[in-house]
Amino acid sequence: MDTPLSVLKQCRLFRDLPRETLEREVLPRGKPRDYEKQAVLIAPGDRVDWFAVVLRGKVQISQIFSDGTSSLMDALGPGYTLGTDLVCTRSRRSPYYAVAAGPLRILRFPGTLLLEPGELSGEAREILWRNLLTHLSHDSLRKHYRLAILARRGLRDRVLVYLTMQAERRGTSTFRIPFSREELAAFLCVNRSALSHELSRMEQEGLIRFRKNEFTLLSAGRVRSTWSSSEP
Amino acid sequence: MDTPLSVLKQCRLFRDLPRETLEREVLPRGKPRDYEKQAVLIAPGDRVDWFAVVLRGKVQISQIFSDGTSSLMDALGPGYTLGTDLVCTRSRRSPYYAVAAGPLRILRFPGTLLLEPGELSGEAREILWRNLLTHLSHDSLRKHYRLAILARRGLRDRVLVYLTMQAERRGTSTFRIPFSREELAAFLCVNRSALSHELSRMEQEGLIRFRKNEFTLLSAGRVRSTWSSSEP
DNA sequence: AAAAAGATGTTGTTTTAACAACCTTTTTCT
DNA sequence: AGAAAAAGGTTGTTAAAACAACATCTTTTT
Repeated sequence: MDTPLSVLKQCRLFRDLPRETLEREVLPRGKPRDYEKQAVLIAPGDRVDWFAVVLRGKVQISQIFSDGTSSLMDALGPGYTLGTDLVCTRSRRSPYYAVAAGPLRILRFPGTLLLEPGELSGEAREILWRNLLTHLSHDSLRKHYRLAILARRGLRDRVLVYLTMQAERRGTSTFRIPFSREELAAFLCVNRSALSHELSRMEQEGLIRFRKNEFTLLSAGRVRSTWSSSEP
Repeated sequence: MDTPLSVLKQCRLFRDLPRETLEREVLPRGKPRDYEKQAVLIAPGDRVDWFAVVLRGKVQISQIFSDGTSSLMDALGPGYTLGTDLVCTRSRRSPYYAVAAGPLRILRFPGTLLLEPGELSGEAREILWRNLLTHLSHDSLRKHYRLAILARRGLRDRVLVYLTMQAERRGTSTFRIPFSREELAAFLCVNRSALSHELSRMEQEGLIRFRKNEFTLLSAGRVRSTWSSSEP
């Protein structure tokens, strides 16, 4: 079920495009590319004139600082798009790294497909245009959510905001998160062992339950309702 | 020099639109609105189907948490636009507050002006479309920068990243920041007095100089070059 | 100009989370 | 299956930042 076409149909960016357009005007312009674990797709300073859809594997967006520390900004699985933000800024250099988290396969398109309206037939263009808008603004909201997490001072608060967010997103209070402990720590910008410690304490206090990366939120009452989403 | 038209011409969203279009098709659709200090323009949960350009004053974007603490996300001065991200997500509820930081005047447009392509004549539509794309992606990058700040663990690091960023943006090592100490502390998500303390120490160590909100960066050598921008 | 309000800087104390070191469990590889 | 490696949890120590309380300087108001 993970043929390029089926992934594209799932993909927010190409949503509502008639299958015909997808097959005839979009797919042919995408070049599949494979990367090994740790391969660098985008480095800070790069000018990026392409975007891509993840077909298989995972891409990590991260920031690396002068002192060698780094921070995980995002993780993009199959169906997610990569580089659309950079293409749309036009000749702005990337502030981040994009690295393959493991064996990776993407479908890579020329940036002009988004920017040059002449490239697609009239109606498809309108649809793609709208999709791109919602896509970018959703991306912006995702960042807003992450900001809301990092804005919290306490470690426990960060964890709680994150888990609540996830629970709301999925619609269940039991869910698996897409991060290992180390990755979660990087995402929340906290120390890994401190995170483990805090999680244990929260379990003891009856706030949450967890095994590996499956979490259950037990604080039934106090769910905040500003979070909600429907990513692919 | 701050007539509505002159502000619109400065505004990234309407850049490159012929003055004629601006005067005949855009301006008439904008309704001026005035707000008093502390007035709430957008509250969390609101559905927003309009956007606006700030004509005079300042709008603060902030997040308020269940425990009463809040965090300043952004500050929008004259020429900045407000609500475009929310309009483009379409019927997604706002996750943030937008509050007048003082006496405020904005020009408010219906959201359809962005979303319904029929509303403008052909060429103007293309231009507006491109502007909107770059606008949204720049917004996304702005958030990315803020994330890069909050991802830093130490207080000094945050200050340094912020100041370096500003210096790069303006192109000088001496510049005024748009925040009071308290606002800056809120923006960096740190304690105000701790911030003051750190700033003093940094001045003693010869890293920076400052008076009120005019800062000079003295660490000549090590400027990172991933930051750059050109907001209005 | 005096008074009040507001913003900024200073100091000492307390809380918090980073860090290091180590142990246990799970996964991967041959 | 057994060894090796990776991931996750635990503990105590240390460093950093929050916090509170106060002092000083600025701006606004009357």
